[in-house]
Amino acid sequence: LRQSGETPTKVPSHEITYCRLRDMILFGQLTPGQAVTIQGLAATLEAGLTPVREAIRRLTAEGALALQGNRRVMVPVLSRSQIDELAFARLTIEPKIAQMAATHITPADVAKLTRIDDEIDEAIAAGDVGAYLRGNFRFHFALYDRADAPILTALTHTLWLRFGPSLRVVCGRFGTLNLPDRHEEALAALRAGNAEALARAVEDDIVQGVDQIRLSLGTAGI
Amino acid sequence: LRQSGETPTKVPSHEITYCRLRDMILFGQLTPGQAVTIQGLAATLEAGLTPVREAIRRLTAEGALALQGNRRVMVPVLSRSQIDELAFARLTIEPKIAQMAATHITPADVAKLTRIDDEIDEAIAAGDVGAYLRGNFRFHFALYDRADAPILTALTHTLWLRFGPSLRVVCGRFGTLNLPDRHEEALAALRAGNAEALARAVEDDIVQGVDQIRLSLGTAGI
DNA sequence: CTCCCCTGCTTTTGATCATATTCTGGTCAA
DNA sequence: TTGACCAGAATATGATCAAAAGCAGGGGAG
Repeated sequence: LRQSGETPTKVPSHEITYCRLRDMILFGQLTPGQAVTIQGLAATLEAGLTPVREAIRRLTAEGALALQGNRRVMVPVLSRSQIDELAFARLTIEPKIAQMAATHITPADVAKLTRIDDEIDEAIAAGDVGAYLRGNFRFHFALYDRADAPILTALTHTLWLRFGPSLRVVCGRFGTLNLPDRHEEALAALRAGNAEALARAVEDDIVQGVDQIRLSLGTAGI
Repeated sequence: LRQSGETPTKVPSHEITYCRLRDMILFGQLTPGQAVTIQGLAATLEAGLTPVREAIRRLTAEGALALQGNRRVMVPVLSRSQIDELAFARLTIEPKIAQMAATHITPADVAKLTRIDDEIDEAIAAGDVGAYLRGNFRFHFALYDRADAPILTALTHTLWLRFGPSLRVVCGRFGTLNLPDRHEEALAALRAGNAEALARAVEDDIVQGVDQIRLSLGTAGI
């Protein structure tokens, strides 16, 4: 039932719930191995059980959550070999998308990306891990969206969803101060219209992120 | 409510519904562009509305279904560029998985794959398109499962889900008789323990499948 | 006079919720 | 230690509300 004062919601509740839960996984406080309950999320996100259930099914299909046999749901823990899988997939797909995007990019896009990069720098300076992760995400997908490659972009989305919680843990552990800003070379390549250089810049960015996780990971999963 | 005579189902209804709907998309009669309704599926699959809804959310997240803005659901229609995206993703990921699987494969696995390949040959001879697609799916994923690469395998799963309906249309249009059996060289590479040759065989198989769709597709989507 | 578009109603379908039922896991006592 | 019991959580259903699509009838233009 909708209260009379509420906004006439156009976007369905399960969609809102999905976005909020996804952001919790990507940038928020959900850590690998953490269990979530439908009723707990319904209380936290102020949604009904059905929308929460649907959001969980979507995120499970995307690999952001995992069912543990008995009908519990948790944020997956990445093993060493799974990190390698993710690294391989990201390194083969994302440079390709960036290359495709390079041909369609406009000066307005470059300006927008530059603005996002400035916000990232601010977040790093302020030591705000959440803002850094959010900006990093926006930077990459603002770029990828210009490739007009919905399928590859959706694939990349699921890769980030799998990667997010572990990256969050690593950044939260080591802080943002020693994070190099790898987006400058990408912006330079964009301004020069050099698709090859852009692909290499994205590749470097991924390698750096993956290495950071690999280093901070012992032999056990994160 | 469960009738007393029914089997004490251990696997939840939404899982069963998901599998059945997925098979309908991969091998069944759901064609690209076809609309599906929750209530219609609930009637067809003899399930409640909630399990059907959850299955739809999962398959939507996997790209096997798509929301058309107004809250209807349909099987997506692939554009030319989307087919290219799928081809790129499959060609970069699947040979890699096959290569990884090659190192773990056992003689028992080879025997199993040989048996599946025999069934595929029977399906081709009988002109049974559904059985051919089902066997082809089983062959590839029985192989990929040996790679112990759950993430890459899940990614490939979504790629097949996106590809399935179009492939089904093409095979249904042209029949199975002129389908070459590209699995023999894969089996030979497996018996020889040659990972490189296996990757090439898988690559050839994908190229052949994609080309078939590209040919049978004019300039419009399927 | 015929055809088309627009408007209103009817019907179908999706979204959400309350509730009943089943299952899991832990606890307590023998 | 082992068994039954219990609290909590997930599953599944049907009901209810809202929105979109389909349909029909009337008015206007040619």
